[in-house]
Amino acid sequence: MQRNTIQRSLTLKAVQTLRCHPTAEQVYNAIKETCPSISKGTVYRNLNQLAESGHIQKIELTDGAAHFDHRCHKHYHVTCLACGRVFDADVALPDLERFIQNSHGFQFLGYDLMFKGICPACSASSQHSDTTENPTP
Amino acid sequence: MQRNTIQRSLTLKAVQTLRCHPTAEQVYNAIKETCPSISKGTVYRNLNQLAESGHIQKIELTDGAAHFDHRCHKHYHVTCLACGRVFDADVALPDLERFIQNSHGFQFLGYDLMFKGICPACSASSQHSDTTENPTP
DNA sequence: CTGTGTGCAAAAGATTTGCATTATG
DNA sequence: CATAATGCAAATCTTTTGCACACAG
Repeated sequence: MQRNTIQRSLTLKAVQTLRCHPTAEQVYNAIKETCPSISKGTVYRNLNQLAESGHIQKIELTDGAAHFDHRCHKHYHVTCLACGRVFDADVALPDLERFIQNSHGFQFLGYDLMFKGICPACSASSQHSDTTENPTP
Repeated sequence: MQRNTIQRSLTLKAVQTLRCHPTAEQVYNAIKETCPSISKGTVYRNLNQLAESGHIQKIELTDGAAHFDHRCHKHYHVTCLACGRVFDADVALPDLERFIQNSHGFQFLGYDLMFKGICPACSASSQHSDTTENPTP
């Protein structure tokens, strides 16, 4: 059975209050400020478990680290090719799953969609940015 | 200037003849059979360079290793959540880029789309498969 | 010849895991 | 008090990189 630990609720709260689609590393650093004894392994375990249970959403990009999102309703993301940050893409899209129903004997369960581009901040500076802030695109 | 080396053409040929969206590891193993002296670093360098020059396509939206595809026309993929293999998803989709033009000051350059599900082989066996074959879904 | 590409091994980065210990229910 | 979760460190997995040498143009 699943237990409520301080570490788990801190992990969830960190993803919810950091509004920037943080990586595990960023979540870890945020929690360390109030709970310096937390370990990175615990953060990873809790992030995965929270994603599994549907409390948060895991955004995987193979290229670099995974990001985590506290918004669980259906929406899409866009990543900046310059700074690597992930933003919400506020667009209405057709339901792609209906395009692939019943084809090839494959049991379809969903899809990942990630738009790519250059965020306003990077466009303005025309150079790579390593900041961890989250300006609105 | 770019040079034609045996290793580079072997890398391209391996992606083209392995019809299974191989990972770098699989490409490396395939080449080693005819060219045992090739190194993994060279395979990675060549795969990235071939993807950069548009000869092959790098597929990154999976957890785990990147896959490479010799088909360069616009099409989509589906990955099996059980065995991790990547297949072509033969579907016609609306052009998603038109949904996101000019929003938020973000300069959109494209998108990655990956369907997820369970392939016929894994559905049949109801268990994890580690094979590197590529049965038609 | 010039400098790009290779092979090797080490390094880097993200994530997982084994294990003894802690603390939740 | 049973056992899920933690902290720590080591291990794993994928990919990149530094460097001396080889070879394509």
